[in-house]
Amino acid sequence: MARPQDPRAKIELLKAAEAVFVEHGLERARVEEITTRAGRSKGSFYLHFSSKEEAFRQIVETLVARLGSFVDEPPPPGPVDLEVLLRRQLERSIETFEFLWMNRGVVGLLMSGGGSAEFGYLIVELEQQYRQMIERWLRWGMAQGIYRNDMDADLISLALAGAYDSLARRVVKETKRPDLRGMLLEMERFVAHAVGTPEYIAQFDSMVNNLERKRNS
Amino acid sequence: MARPQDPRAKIELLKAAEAVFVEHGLERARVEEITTRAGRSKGSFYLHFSSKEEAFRQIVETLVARLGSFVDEPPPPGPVDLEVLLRRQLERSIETFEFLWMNRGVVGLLMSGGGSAEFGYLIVELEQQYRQMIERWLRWGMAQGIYRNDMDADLISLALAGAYDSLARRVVKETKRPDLRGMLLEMERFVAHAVGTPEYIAQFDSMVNNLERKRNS
DNA sequence: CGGATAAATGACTCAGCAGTCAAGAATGGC
DNA sequence: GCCATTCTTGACTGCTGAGTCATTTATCCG
Repeated sequence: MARPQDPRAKIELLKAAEAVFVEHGLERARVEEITTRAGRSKGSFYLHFSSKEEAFRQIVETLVARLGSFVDEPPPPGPVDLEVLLRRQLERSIETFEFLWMNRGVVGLLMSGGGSAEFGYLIVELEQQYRQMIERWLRWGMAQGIYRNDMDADLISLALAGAYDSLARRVVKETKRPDLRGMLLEMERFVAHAVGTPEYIAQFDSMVNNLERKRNS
Repeated sequence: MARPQDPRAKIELLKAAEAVFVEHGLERARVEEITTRAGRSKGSFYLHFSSKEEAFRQIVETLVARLGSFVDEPPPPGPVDLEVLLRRQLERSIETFEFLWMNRGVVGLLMSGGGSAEFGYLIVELEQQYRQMIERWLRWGMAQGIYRNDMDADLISLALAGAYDSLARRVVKETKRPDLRGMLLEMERFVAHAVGTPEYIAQFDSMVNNLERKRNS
């Protein structure tokens, strides 16, 4: 063997590719611009990816897979400490949005369809995953008696998923890191009122007070 | 003058263009496919549009303008008949979704970003318009004392707009016309619980009962 | 009917760009 | 130092498809 390949090559190409894809979208992105930005020749691109689309797929699939790992299932039915649960949910949603924020370039691209119809299914499936997770939480809360029982869980889960979706869209367009915790706490409040029984809503408010008291000490 | 131009030409081209754009998106759509479907020559396209993009713009701008006409402002502050208002809002939202349904091809295309970044701003602006309308309704309801006063109107309007947005996305993908009235009534219920005071929620439920009683007679 | 005028056609031009590959550069082993 | 080997390069090929325009076709009018 001779001339070992530059180990930074692929990483640098992926980084440059991400930037160019975010800037122009998949179709308009030119391979030559990617390689130029990575300080390499055009041919080097094809040493690591069989096509422009494959590079895109690698970037996007990695991201989507990691986003999928943020779904959080409801506990089995039965008595639970709601305050612990609320804190966990809030933290989990903050983590998720922090991740979205850190990857706002590609996420924004995907959310605005920059990845051509060929890859649109990835977001659609992801959104569906989140919607289904929300639906399971709803059914869980209805069974627990803390959520209203007269809801169409399918439709309401769609509405809630859409609410978070639009928040994600906004966050991802921001130039300065927004107050994610503040936003997401307000969203929890919104959800609690939208789907909770009057008793749960009262409990929710006191739990939030507790949470904030502990936090400020 | 001689040889008057075929008056159906432009209309047929637009119809064909719409179909091809919906099928492939703006970038992947081929002018020749459009003209073939319209049963005309490639050159005829350029007698009516200066470019592929212009045809797309005509289709999309018309649609977006008409969608913009569905925004409905809250009344001036003061006493109102909430039941009349509720009925009006429900009917207006049904009209809107009926329109989305009828134009589901292009709407779906736009919502999934098929119109390239160049035209994405049209949807973004439209969504913003709807969000702002919702925000004005929220502030109106808060001033009227029928909505909770502890809400971040900006954030909650974003959430509600997102909820309707995701419903629109679903409707537009459907193959059979869904029960729009049923869905939208459930959405009204969702909104009432999410943002209403306990008193308003109670009133809302009785108004809905009235509405449904009258409807079934 | 036949000349004038304007619409319609589709073969052609040309630019852009993905992907290739022969030539050249770098490295390891001896 | 020199050869074998593998990596790297970028000029080149080929294709796709937008937009053009000389030619053909249809209509009007005297």
